[in-house]
Amino acid sequence: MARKVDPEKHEEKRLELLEAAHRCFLREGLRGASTATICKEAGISPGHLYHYFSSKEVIVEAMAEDYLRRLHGYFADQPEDADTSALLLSEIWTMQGWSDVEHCRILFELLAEAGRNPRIRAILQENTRHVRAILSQTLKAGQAKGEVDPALDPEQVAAMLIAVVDAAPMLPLMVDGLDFAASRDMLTLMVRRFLAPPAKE
Amino acid sequence: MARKVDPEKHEEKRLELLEAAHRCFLREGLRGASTATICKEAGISPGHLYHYFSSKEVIVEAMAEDYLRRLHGYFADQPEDADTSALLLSEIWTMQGWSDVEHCRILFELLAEAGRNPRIRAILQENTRHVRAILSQTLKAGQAKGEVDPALDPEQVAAMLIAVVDAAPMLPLMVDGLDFAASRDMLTLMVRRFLAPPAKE
Amino acid sequence: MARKVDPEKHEEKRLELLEAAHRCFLREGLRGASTATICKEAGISPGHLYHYFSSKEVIVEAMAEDYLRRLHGYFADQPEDADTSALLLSEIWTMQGWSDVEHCRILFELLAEAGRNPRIRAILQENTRHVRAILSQTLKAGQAKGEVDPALDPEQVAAMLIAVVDAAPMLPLMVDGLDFAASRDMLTLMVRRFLAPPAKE
Amino acid sequence: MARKVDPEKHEEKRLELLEAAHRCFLREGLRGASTATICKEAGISPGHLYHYFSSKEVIVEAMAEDYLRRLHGYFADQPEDADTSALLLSEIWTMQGWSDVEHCRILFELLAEAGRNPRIRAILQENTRHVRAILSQTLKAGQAKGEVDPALDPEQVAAMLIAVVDAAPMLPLMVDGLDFAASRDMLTLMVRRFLAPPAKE
DNA sequence: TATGAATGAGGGTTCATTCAT
DNA sequence: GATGAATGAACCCTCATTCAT
Repeated sequence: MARKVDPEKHEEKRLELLEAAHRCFLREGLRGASTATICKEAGISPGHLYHYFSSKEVIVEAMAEDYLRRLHGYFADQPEDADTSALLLSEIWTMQGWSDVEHCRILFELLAEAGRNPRIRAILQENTRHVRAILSQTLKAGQAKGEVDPALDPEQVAAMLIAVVDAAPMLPLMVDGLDFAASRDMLTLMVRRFLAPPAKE
Repeated sequence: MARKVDPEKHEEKRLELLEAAHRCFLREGLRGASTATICKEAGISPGHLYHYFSSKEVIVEAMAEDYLRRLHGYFADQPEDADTSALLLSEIWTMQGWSDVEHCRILFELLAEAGRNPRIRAILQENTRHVRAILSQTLKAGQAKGEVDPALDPEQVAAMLIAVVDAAPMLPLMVDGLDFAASRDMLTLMVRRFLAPPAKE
Repeated sequence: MARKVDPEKHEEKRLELLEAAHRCFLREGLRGASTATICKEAGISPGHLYHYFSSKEVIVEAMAEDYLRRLHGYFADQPEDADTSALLLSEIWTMQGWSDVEHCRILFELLAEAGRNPRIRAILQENTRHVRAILSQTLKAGQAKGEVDPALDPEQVAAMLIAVVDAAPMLPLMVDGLDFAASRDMLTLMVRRFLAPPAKE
Repeated sequence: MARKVDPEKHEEKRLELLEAAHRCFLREGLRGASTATICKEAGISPGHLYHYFSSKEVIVEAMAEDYLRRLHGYFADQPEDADTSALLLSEIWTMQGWSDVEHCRILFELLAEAGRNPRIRAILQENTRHVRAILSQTLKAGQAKGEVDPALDPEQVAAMLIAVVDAAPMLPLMVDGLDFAASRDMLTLMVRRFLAPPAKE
């Protein structure tokens, strides 16, 4: 009689709901999207949402964690022999066009929220910490290989690179009809020139 | 007895209200800040706001326009003899610390909103168009002076620089305790190396 | 220094305002029309309205009185030799088409309001009393001339005729494209047959 | 366990709400009655109204439809052998006194509204179309039986009779202390004389 | 006389959340 | 697990009215 809750199925549904939430938040904003909308998007009843999340706040936080985790998955497991700059920008090089960048716009929602919500800021910083560790590792390897100016502080450069990469979704919003490939190439050029060891005299 | 309509006072009050709105939006978000809160911040009664703005939407739009106009005022009227990179980053060089960057966080609200609100996107793009014109002018002058790689397309570089500069407010949110001066110097270094004409062999 | 208020001009402006109010009330309803709207229609400032009327309620009441007075002016001063039925329906016979009936729709507003507002009901009844007196006079004259069935109670018939006449503005609302002249003729026929003394056998 | 959606209960509650709304609208007017008042009258919370109706406008429209449908129910299913005039006025003959006529005052609200709101006018006209069909049927039968002047156009007479019947609720508003039975009898006499075939000479 | 800035109560509506089923 | 009825606080906005000028 006592039907055990299948924890796997529960977790699976949870992730499904977070993705639905992500779509709604993109479409209508963190505040603008109602729990009712999210439920409709996910195909469940309004009350049932609370079997998975105790409040809307929790949904936002879980969505942020889930999204950021997935996003920085791109930085891990890169081919050993790749060019350092390309490695550092792998998140962008995995995308094919502005439409791939689209869902990253949620970052602006999170950044805006992080400015006033300590829990979201903590989530953002925790995630950034991970990514910085990975990037600074890559930078150090680059320095060892002589591809990166040894005078640069890897920790600080890593932080700046994250900001620069996360700025990419601004471009299609600010300028209509921008060429994706050209923008990506220019960004890569900028990073390469920045990191390159100064020419010896 | 002198019955002036006094449209100057009206305009003055309008700007005052927009600044109050800006503070509220920073504190609670574009949706989170209620018209009542804005009125309290500005010291007027809830109904009176609608003497100056026909809806909350209009307040957001006017605030965006007003804020962006003020922000890109920094790019105009720069000393003729300054270094090109510093000129291009003048917006950041006018700031003294992260606390000065604080109010720029409103950009994330606007970027998030621009993703789903065509009117806000139009305002953002119109403003960007202005700034791009100024920056590309500076870049062309730099190319003429031999300070900027002539192979770079000024238009495209300008767009990217705006994104990079606007990414700055991300840093204190993502990493706690970052040094402002060091970050600014590193950003300047990156831009300088990017723009510099390749060394001749 | 003490400029005397010209009472005539004051009264004139008052009537002008009442007509503006009538137009607004027709367009938007007694509650739907705001004092601001009325002021705009009349071309005065919102505060100035209160020099003429102490409240919106008073405007409605004054408008009702003014309108009803004007409306039943049609019943007075009719040619002595006219047919009794035509005399009784003179209000309708002065109109040329449904567009002339249009402004009578305000009656429905007043009837609705009279159902719950004793002051409006009193105004309506006072006006009806006048009209009834006139109509019952006409009826008695008709009975004397042998044109009206002497068995009918003039007082009661008068009341019913007012209701029937006031029902006319319903027709264009209820049925689209009704012919005005035909409707008027039919109404006249009904009243004539009703009033006619029964044929002697 | 049996999870019925139970649309019947939903519909039942809807009708209950419409009746509560009707009472409120009578008491305070279409605009004057607030959704909060309606909710209180119906014994539900302010927000819950919107489970059943998407806006106050919809409530007014649904109430109008519901009310008019119920009202003209009186015209259907009349005894075959009844007098034609009584049949045509059956709506009034089902009522026992002015207090029964009371709730018909909502018609004035609707007529006022119909003058400026096309949706309400459409509802009114659709309802009138039904009633006219029924009445003109009755009239034709009356003509066949020789009880109704064959020279009269049934369609046009039907429209006028509706207006005359709907004018009845004006009487108690316009004249205090009117006798219900006497008024009803006089109205019936008027209709009978109107419809009667002219006496042959 | 005349203006329009200013008030604050209240209107329609939304929404996160709870709970009986 | 799953539903959707139900709540009540809060939101944006309107409006009759007042008052300094």
